[in-house]
Amino acid sequence: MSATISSSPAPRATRGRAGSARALQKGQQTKAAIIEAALGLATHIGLEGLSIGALADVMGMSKSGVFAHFGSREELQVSVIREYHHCFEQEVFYPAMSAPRGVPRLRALFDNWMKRTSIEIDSGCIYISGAIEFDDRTGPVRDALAHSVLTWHAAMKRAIEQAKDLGQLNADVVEDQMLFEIHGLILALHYEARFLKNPGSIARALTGFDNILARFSAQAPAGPSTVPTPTSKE
Amino acid sequence: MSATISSSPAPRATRGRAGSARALQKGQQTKAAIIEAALGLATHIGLEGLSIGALADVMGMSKSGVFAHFGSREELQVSVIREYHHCFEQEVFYPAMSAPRGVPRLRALFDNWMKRTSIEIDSGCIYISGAIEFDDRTGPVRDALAHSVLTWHAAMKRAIEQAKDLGQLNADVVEDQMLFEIHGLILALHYEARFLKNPGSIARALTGFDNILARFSAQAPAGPSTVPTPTSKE
DNA sequence: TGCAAAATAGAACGATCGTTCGTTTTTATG
DNA sequence: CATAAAAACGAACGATCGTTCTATTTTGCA
Repeated sequence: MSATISSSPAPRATRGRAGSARALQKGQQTKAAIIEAALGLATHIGLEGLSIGALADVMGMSKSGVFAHFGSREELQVSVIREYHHCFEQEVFYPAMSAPRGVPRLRALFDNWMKRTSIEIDSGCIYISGAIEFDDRTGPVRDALAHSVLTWHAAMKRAIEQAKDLGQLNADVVEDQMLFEIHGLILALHYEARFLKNPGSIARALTGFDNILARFSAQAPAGPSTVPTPTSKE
Repeated sequence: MSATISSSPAPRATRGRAGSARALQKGQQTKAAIIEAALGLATHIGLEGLSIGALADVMGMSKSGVFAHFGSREELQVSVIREYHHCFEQEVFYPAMSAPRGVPRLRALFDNWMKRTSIEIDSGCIYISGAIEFDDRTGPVRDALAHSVLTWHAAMKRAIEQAKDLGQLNADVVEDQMLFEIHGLILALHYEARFLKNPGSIARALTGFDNILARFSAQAPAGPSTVPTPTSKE
C-alpha cells in the first residue's frame, strides 16, 4: 500500500546533462505553464472543447509555439489529464490521509471529493465531463482518463475495505456496491448543482453519504443489500 | 395531475388549409426524418458534436437542404431535445403509468429510466451528456434541456409523493432527497457502464434502488435521513 | 563572449464548421 | 395541365480547427 494513489513516472525531472539541481529549463517551465492554463480551460469547456488556438491566446504565444511542446492535440489532452490527476491527488487524496483509518478517512475522502466536484470550485470536473466526451471512443486520451479514474476508485475501495477490517462497516459490505452508490452522490451533486443550479445539493449529498454509511455500518442486521428483487429481466 | 408529463404545444398538426386529415406534407415529414436521424447522431456524439454536414450525409441531402428546415443550429438542437423528450415519455413515463400507484409505479419508472440509460440501448442519454455540455452556458438549448429534465424530475417526485400518501414510504421522506439519491444511481450506472465498461453495473443500480427503498420505507423508525453531520463547512 | 541547440514565431495547408444566397427541382393546388 | 409555393441544391463566405514548414529569436553552456 503506497503513500500515493498511483505511481507517476516521475515526469518533472530536470533533463539536461550532469544532474544539475537547477530548476526547470525554460522550455519545461513554459510547458508546465501551458498545461496549467490548458487545465483551467478544460475544466470549463471540456477536453474536447480545448483548442490550441484559444490556449495560445491565453498564453500570449503563437499556436505553433504551443503546439511544438506536445506534437499533437491528443498528447496535450493526455498531459492535461495527468495534471488533473496530480491536482486531484493533492487536493482530495493526500489531505484525507491524515484522518484516521476507517470511516473517518472515508468520510474525509468523500468530503474532499465533493468539494472538488461542487460548484464551490467554479471549475468542472474532468473525470466527469471527460467520461461523457470519451464514452464510446478509443485511444490514448480515453485510456489515460479511465486509468486515472480507476486509480482513484481503487483508492476509495481501499478506504472502504479498511473500514470493514476495523469493524466499522459490516463484514458483508461489497466495496463495489458501496463505491457505486457514493459515486452516484458525487455525480448527482455535479449534475444538480452545476447544471440545474439546484440549491441545497451539497446538503443532499452529505445526507446521502450519511444514509449510505448508516446502512452499511456494523451493528444493524443488514437490510436487503445483497440481492436485488429482480424487477427487470437481464 | 395530467396524464402526460408535460404539455407539448401540439407540434405535429397538419398545416395546410381546410382541415385535411391527410398526413404530413412533404416538408414536414422530411423534417421529422431529419430530427429522427439527428437524435440518433446526438445520442452518440452529443448535441454539440452534432453537425449539419454529417447530418446531411446521413440523410443523403445537401447541407443547405437540411439547414433550411431549422434556420439555425440551435433550433435544430432544440428540436432534437423536444424529440428526445417525446421518446422519453413514450418509453419511460407512459409504460410505468400502468403500474399501480405508489412504490410499484415508482419502481417501474426507475426500471424504465435505467433501461433508457444503460448500455442495453446502445445510444447514450442526452439528458446526461447535454447537462455536461451546457453546464455553464446560457441560451435556448440549455433552457430546453433544463425544462425537459425538470419536467421529468417533477414526475418522479409526484410518484414518490403518491407512495408517501399511500403510506408505503415514511411520512417524513423528503422527495428531493430521495430523488437526488435515485438520480445518482442512474448517473453512476451511465458512468460505470458506458465509460468504465464495468460489468455488473445494472445489478448494482438495482441493488442501490432497493437499498434506498428499504431506508425510506414505512415501518423502520428512520435512520439519520434528515440532517447530516456537518463534516464540511458551508 | 561565441555558438550550437532549443524555443518560439509566422505563414500557410486542407478540412470542417454554420450560414447565406441564387437557382433549380419538386410539390400541391387552381 | 398550368402555375405559384415549397423544398432542395450547389457554390461560396469567413472563421476556426490541427498540423506542417521554414525562419527567427532566445537560451544554455564552453
